[in-house]
Amino acid sequence: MGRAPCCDKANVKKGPWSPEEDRKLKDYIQTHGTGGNWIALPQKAGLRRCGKSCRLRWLNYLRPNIKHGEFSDDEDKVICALYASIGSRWSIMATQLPGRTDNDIKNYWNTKLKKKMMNSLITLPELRKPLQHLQSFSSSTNYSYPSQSIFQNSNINVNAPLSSSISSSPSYLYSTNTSSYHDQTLSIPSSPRINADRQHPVLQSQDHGFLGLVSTETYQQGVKDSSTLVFFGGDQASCSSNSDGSCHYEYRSTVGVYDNHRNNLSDSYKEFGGHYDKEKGYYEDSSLDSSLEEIKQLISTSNIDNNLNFFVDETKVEKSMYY
DNA sequence: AAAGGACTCAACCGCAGAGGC
DNA sequence: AGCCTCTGCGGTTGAGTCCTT
Repeated sequence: MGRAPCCDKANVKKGPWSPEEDRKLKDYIQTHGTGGNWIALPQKAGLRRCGKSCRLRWLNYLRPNIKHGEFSDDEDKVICALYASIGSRWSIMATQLPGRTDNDIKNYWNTKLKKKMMNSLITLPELRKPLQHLQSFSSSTNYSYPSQSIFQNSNINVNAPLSSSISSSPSYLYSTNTSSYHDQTLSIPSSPRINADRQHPVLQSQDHGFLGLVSTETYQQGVKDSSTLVFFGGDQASCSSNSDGSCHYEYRSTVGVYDNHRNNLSDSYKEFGGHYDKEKGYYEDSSLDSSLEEIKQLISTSNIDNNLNFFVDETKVEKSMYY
């Protein structure tokens, strides 16, 4: 036997709310309050609606001080920072954005902000291609979420308990659990020569690429500046197959450092790129902005730990082909 | 101008947790 | 302790609108 329905579904109206229904609900709540019982409210208010529907309509649309319309750049930053830290905890985000509802934020993220982020953060192509790899990787690997660490120097207040695993809802960003790993060495993937078999904190996006952030388990270990996130990414790569069966694979990627103190993402971008060839393996393209050395320099001169250790697992690099 | 694809966002659904009995 | 009800949450849906061809 299933769960008892919350209301008599045969007798409740569904779908968009009419102005008349809005008026009834608003009038009732402003006069009587919710009474702590949403289930009983629609009947008292003279509405043929489910209590949950009334609650949602009130919270997301009718209650005072709801902010509609465009999100500001500041709001974008808060959402991105929170998403990086806590994932899809929309209700917590809503507490940090006065006038915004969890539903608003969720819709905004899913329809606009995520794409905006994805367009500015580019990805390592070889991490994009073996999708199944990463899906299984992300679902089988536990991470420690940072709690308040990356926000301790900001105005953002995140007090909610955090999940210790990412088993069900993929995040697009990962941040360092900095407080736990002081004075250890942070290892990050330094070049595109990274096999997807390697475990690292890169999660899959639905359609375009990945954002990779240095994370807590594999690359863990310590960032002295507790508010800095490191990421790497890549733009759309291209591949062409040769008649001999080899493939020519071009990539163009970035490494960046997000300075949470300054909310600064773009200053630290460096682009690098190159080719993959079955015979030659990966090799760098000197015409692009940055060499690997420059990227290392970029990160080492940022305000994160100077002891960053670039980790390239050469033993696994050449094992996989992506096309 | 029309068709169809893409996008937006309000609303719904089911689940988990809290709290009462 | 176990069951039940209610609330709150996050994922998903689909109607309406916008955009492109």
